[in-house]
Amino acid sequence: MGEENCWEREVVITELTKGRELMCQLQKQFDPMKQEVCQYLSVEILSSYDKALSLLNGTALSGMNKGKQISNPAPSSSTGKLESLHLLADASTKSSDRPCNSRKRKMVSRRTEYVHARSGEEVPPEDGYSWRKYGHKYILGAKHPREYYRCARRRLSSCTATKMVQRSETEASVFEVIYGGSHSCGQESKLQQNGELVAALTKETQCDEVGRGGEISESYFTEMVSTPNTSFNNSSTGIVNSNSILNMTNSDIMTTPTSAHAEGNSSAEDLWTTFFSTLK
DNA sequence: AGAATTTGACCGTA
DNA sequence: TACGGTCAAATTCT
Repeated sequence: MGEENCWEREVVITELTKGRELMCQLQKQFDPMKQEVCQYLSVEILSSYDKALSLLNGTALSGMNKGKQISNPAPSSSTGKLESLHLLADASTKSSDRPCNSRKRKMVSRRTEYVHARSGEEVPPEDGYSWRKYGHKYILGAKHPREYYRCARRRLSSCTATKMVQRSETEASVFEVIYGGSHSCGQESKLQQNGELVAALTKETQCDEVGRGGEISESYFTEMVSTPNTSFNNSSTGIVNSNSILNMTNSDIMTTPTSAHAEGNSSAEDLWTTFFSTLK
């Protein structure tokens, strides 16, 4: 457990560091002519924050509320993506003697995310993994059907990751995505991969530095942002993601005032410094 | 033809 | 016994 906390802490610090670097890049890129770059950076920043927050939530949960489901944060239109951790009852003690491929309802730890659909679209934003739909059901009392997905690499590597997607009752543009199991297939979220690319690039160009060295090629970002769905065709498995990655709108992701780039730079930096000093 | 999706049935849990 | 998660055959897509 302690080891796991240590690992989670490292991931949190990594994600927050990445978010900070990306925010610095965003400040530099903020220019009406560079909207796509800003959009891409915003998605990455939010992704980092979400991961960090979910880990923090999970840590808090394991410390004080283990075995109980914490209440979901209400879907908010002011956030592109809200996330909470659910640790449903650990049923390993109840049913460990059953065959793993039975139809028995699996009681694995679950994580719920609330995601905003791109305006006008009927699907939640891509999470970067390859999923295969295996079921679709109308749930009692729900207006919208629930869709069941499992990892597209399940056959190849016995990956147990699943997810259920259901449109929010209250906000049509919000989807509740419940993740179950974990990716044992080695598949890495494409969003995460993109983030790592950016992290690698930004490593060379520390955000405090000024000048050409601190800029990431705009054409590179444009390509990343505008890459069509098929670019995620997995050559080894032949799997093609059906949804678009990075398909959030500016209104979805630019949820915090961008005035920070104009007037709040120093206070934002101070905030980060304070935050990191508390973590380390 | 093979992959992906749909959909009705099955079955475990509450 | 109803509900909901999963299976698998049928259908559609590429």
